[in-house]
Amino acid sequence: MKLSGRLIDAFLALEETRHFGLAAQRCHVSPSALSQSISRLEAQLGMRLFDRDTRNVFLTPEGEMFLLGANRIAAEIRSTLEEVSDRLQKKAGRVGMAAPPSMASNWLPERMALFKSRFPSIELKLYDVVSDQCLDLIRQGQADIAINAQPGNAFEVDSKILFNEPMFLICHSSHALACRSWVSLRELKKQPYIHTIRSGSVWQHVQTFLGPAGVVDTGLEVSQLSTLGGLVAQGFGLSIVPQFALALCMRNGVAAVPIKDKKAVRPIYLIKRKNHSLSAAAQSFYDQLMLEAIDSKNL
Amino acid sequence: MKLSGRLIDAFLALEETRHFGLAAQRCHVSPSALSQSISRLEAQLGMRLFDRDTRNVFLTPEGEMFLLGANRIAAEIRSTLEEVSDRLQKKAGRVGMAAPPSMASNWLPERMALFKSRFPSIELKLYDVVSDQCLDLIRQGQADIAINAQPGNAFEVDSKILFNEPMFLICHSSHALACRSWVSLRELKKQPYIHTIRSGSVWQHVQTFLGPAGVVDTGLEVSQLSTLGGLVAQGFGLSIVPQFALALCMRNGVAAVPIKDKKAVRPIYLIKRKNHSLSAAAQSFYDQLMLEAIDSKNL
DNA sequence: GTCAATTACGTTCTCCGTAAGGATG
DNA sequence: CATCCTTACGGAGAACGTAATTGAC
Repeated sequence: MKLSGRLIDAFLALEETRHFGLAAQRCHVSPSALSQSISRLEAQLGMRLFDRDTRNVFLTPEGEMFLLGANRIAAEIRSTLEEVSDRLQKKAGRVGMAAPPSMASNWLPERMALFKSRFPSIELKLYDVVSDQCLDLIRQGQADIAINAQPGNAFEVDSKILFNEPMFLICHSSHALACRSWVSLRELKKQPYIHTIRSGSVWQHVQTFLGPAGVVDTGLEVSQLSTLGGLVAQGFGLSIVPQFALALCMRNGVAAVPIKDKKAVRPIYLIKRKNHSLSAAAQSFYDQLMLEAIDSKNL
Repeated sequence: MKLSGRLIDAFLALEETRHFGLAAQRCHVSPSALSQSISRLEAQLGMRLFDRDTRNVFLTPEGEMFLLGANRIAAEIRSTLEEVSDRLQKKAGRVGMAAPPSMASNWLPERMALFKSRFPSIELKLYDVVSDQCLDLIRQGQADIAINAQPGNAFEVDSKILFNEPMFLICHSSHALACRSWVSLRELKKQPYIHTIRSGSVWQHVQTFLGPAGVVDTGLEVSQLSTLGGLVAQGFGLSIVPQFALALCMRNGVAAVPIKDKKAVRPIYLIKRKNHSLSAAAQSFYDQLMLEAIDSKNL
């Protein structure tokens, strides 16, 4: 037993107009087609829905009962189709983003604001979690897209480089390098270095180019960038942090200097779940970010 | 944009099984057909609902959203189809009956009880109103069927004779005719007669055969049969009432005697609205009553 | 290499429109 | 007799199945 939306529409049109000609017009079919549709509907339900002759059309008691159900069905179809339409027109939707605190506090909000101005009705959700958790949220499907310095497992997630984030030296403002407009890695030789934790994304990238610099290990290893700022301000040593993490450790007594070295960058990835489509809303945000990345490369 | 029940079913089947082969089996179609159905659905909605390759099938974010709507639609279709089915199997429904007090109190309840035993779930509604109102309720569609001594306007209602109700003489129990097993109309000559109101159905039928009897008018004209009983019991005179009205005026001091005369009957009609189908439930009760009428004629 | 989804293609069936038929007022 | 619902019939398009193709593991 099959109930198509067409038949429901035909029924409701005839119920409202009580006239085959008008109802057919409303359904954009011929009176004959509408008559056949009503007949089919009645045959499938096994009951007569309309009492009709050439002059009058009105519902049978069964028709009145069916009217209630038909209205409910039509209402659900309408509302579902509207939801679909809203999604397509990006009037509705939700984008779940995951990003480490550095990107979540400095870089991402500007892009979110732009997106929000383009699609005001789309809900934006931001998970500011540490690097590894960003990837977990993507794998679990809780976040649609992630911004991360680690690309993650290529079998599980899909990562594209957005840009290379330059690294900065931070040191006490009274330090000899503090007033320089840039420093090279070699200039850090024998300087007391404060490490970030080995499990953090910063440590992993800094390792790739810090070796030749020949810094001195202070034995300090912090997990929070704000702690790093505090230690540097008190003269415990210096450290290297990515550009967008600067704001988290800057304070009175701390100076930041760009590091001039091709290796002193870390790639920032735009990440989504592999083999999973993004929602229309998430895809839009994804496209916006990728477009910006391409544009900036061309400049 | 058309959403057929078939497509909803295909979507839900695939969502539950997450396997084209199994879902196709559940829908009684080939895997190919199901694949095409899903593709059509996606094309019509303008969004991809499933991420799939040859090994995995799962919902996209849009698919999850659509799932909610699809479930609502499917639920409404199911419940509506169940209501239809219940009606067809006479597990549900309602019969509105109109009958004058005499039929509503004596004859009809037995038939209602039989019907109720056959279809316990059908709701029976009885309007015990005077003859004219019975016809009004039918015309207005408030009652499905009526039992009435008047057939009503043949252009508005459809009346069929159920049976002929015999008329009875009622007189004081000390009256000479009281102990007879039957009386003829001629024996009422010069007897003091108490009339029922001229607008009532009883009066109208009694008039058709009372003329030749030559009764004496007492000047009394009552509207309630119980009043008639009271007057007869007090010896004010005698009267003629239909069989099923007897119970309403019988009491101590009142005797009833059948009248032996072909004309001393009144037809009882089974009435429904003209050009209007009865509900399945009402039709069943209608059929039951008509069948009984035909059976009793054949005996 | 195997299993599963998809595509290609021919068939069947549904659905619609035109036109004739029939009922009602 | 005029209106309007219905039936008859033919054609267009949808939907399905079989079989070949593609893709993933």
